[in-house]
Amino acid sequence: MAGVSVATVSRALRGLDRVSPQTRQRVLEVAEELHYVASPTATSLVSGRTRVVAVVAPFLSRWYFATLVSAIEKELRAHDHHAILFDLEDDTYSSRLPLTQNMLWKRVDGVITLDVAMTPDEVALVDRLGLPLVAIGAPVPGRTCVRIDDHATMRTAVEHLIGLGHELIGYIGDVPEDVAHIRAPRDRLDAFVETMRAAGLDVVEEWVLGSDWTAQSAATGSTAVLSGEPRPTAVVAASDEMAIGVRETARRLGLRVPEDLSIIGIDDFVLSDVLGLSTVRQDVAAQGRTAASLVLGALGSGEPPETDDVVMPTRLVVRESTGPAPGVS
Amino acid sequence: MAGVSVATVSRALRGLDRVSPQTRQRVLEVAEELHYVASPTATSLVSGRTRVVAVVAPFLSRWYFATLVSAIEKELRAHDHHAILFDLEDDTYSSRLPLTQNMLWKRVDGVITLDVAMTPDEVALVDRLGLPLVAIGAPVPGRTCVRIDDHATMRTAVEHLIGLGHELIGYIGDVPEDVAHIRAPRDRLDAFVETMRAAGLDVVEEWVLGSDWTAQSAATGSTAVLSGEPRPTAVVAASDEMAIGVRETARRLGLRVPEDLSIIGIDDFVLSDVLGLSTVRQDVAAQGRTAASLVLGALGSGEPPETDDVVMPTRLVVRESTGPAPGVS
DNA sequence: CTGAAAGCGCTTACAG
DNA sequence: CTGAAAGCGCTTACAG
Repeated sequence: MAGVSVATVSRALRGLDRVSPQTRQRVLEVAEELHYVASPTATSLVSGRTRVVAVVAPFLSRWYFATLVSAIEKELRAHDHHAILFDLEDDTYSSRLPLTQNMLWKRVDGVITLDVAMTPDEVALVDRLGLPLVAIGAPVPGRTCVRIDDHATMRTAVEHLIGLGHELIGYIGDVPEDVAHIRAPRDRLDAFVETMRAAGLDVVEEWVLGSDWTAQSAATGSTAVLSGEPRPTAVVAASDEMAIGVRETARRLGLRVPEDLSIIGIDDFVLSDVLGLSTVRQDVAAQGRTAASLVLGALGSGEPPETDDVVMPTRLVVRESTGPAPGVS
Repeated sequence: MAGVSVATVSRALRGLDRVSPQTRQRVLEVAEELHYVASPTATSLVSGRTRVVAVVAPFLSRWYFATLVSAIEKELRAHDHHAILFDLEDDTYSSRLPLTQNMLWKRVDGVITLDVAMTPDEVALVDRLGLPLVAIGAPVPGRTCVRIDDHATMRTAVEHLIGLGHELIGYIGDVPEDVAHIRAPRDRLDAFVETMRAAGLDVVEEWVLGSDWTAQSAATGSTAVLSGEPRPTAVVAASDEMAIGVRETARRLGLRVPEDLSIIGIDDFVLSDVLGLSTVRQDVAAQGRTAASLVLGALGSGEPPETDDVVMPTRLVVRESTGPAPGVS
């Protein structure tokens, strides 16, 4: 319609040089009029690039993951890429769906994993396909990981309580061995234990509680300990959502927070601020953006992302749920 | 490698007939060995189908949207389709990014909108591209919408409070005119007003509060009303997240829930159960699945989805945040 | 039952 | 500066 060849149209539309201004102008006008947009599938077939990045997560509906996905999608789109989603949630909490070749092959240019512990087979698959991969949260062997320092973060939380005079401190967020695919909260539990010991405090085994990391399970799981005698004067939860569950149990049992029980979590969940929950804040969206730029960088340069982990800072946010231990002024 | 033509490979792998069992067997084995998977971009180019559905949302990180996305992704993947995400969130709450042709053209086979009020231009675009579209929440003119009956849902909530003897009832969840793109919560507010009037109760204008539908804004926004005199004995929130904000403000002001103040929301948000919040429950995941099957059905049949709305049921869930009005036994 | 050829809609050397 | 031709990796009639 513009009276030129398809090759010229291609060059004009993509802004390559070696096209006369008049021709370009004409092509642009006709394209506009016809609502012409080049077919991305045809473009992909010749370029070998899809401009799509796979975002792989064990859950999608939980706050942490949804926040990551949102941040990643925006960063990608700002650079003319798209996010395709893979929710690996399975019927049972202790297993997840595998990542397969036909999710990735010729479908995406790169992969971002959200706190998923990849199996060796999966890592081999991604390697074989030559896809750049950046992990968030749970590291993937040999790949760059954007994460927080779980150990230091937990230490900050525990030391805050110790600084307030607490000596009887419970913990919630232990996870059974078999759910290794979700996250390795070992670091957090280890840090709890170490920090307690370093301060000369006992870790009471019955006060270290398991949970599937939901508020619900934390509420149920903490009932026995909080209604027992003796009971902890403070609880540290490995996530804010669990902290909220514990806080609710405390309320039900008639324990005042923080007078009778101090509670601190990790994350700075959406509701933590309104609820006045003390926490150690991590910037989840920033982790998503960083991971997205790293894969974008790898796609641009052809080099895999630098292999060093990117460790993002966390910081203590003291709100109303923590206070001096009973008897300490 | 299997000693046959590419045409035969194509037929064998896709399970078409007119291939001898031996040949098929051989092709399958070699494919397995080579980790061969057909390139989806090449397949798309000839079929004109991408097996990808666009999921368009005004936010991604909020619970309602994340839950929908998760459900949609699973339903799509169960039928060998994929979800590509478009988060239309803009810098300001009262605007959003537009849907453009290059998000959709030859990139997706269908569209699911999550509570986005499409502009006429956007509807025209989707029409021009011939894409089946199913809306969730906010309807799109002329297209099937999966939703709840906002009016009846709100009526259920208000009548629950009235049944408990409440007469002084506040409302939170009004939205300024200019944020029309997010949701039309008009129905809910209208239903509130109508139900109150039908029961012969006054709607106190100062008790109808605006909010951006976050817990935070509800907590802040309800402070004045709850500390005023007279004050409502019950508040109905257009969403559970706002109800949680109100509940927190009540707690801070020393009002007991439900003795001094009853609170009910709508949704049955993840935390509502743990927090003991009365609500009118909607099944968000089911709406996502339904919308996904509708577009899948349209893609399979070539027919656009039936144009009647699918109205999903909601039901009252009474928990601890609502009780008899003060002075009523 | 199987293969050769055309074509899906682009981009990229290669000529001119 | 512009066009004709080849090719990306498949699928689909059409022969045989």
